[in-house]
Amino acid sequence: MKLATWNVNSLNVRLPHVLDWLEANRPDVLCLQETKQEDSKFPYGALKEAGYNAVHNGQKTYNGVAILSPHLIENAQFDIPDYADEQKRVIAASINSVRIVCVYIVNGQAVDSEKYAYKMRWLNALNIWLENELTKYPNLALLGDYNIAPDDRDCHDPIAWEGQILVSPQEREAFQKLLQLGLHDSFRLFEQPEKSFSWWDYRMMGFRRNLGMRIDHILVSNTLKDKCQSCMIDKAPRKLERPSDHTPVILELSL
DNA sequence: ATGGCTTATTGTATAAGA
Repeated sequence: MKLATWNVNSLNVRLPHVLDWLEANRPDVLCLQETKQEDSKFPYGALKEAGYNAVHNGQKTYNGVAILSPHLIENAQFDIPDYADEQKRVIAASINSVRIVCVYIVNGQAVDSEKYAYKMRWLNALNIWLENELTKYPNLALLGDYNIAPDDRDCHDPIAWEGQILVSPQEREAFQKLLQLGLHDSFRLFEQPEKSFSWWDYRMMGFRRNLGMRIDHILVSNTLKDKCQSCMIDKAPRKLERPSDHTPVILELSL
């Protein structure tokens, strides 16, 4: 079973890339973030023609998450229950007896901003919810754009970035608290190239100079950990014309 | 010397992303 996540930075713009990528990679699950469209604009038809079912939790202009699969998508859940949030950042569903949780975690803008405070509150709500979800669904994978680089090696210049969003101690602590629920960073279960990143700034030739961050992750529960076969970042879509600033992460499971 | 992008909006500048 092949699971993947990709922040597409507008599905309206990136649909051709997504369709090409689905055809080339045929994942069993693709989680999307930043669809940036209302559900009425979501391309269910084009995806269906490509052999993919989809569930979408979207809104105009910002945020928006989706789960795509050629298999039956069951028991879809929208948003974090009991956490009031206008922003569409969560969708979850069961596919082939794996609970798929797709998240677009808050960016946070700057550590002294209200958006950062919202990010920390949001991460706390996610943690509380997932603790309960893991008891309900032991086979669980948490895929998405976390907007957290968990370790210095996940940042191209940890000294320049020290204390800033994506790498601040509080954010990294929140990431560790997710691991403490019994989740595992599938990417780090395997030998990886140095300076592996999943996002590069559009500016300053970030991609060409590999000035990136690893902020897109696939965490897996204890029961799925032993089933992990490989995890890799696919840089190919970042090289296309008009790319998303993020690129897909792919996990292969023996399921 | 460097090098300042991309998206959406009822827009022709601004906000947000990371």
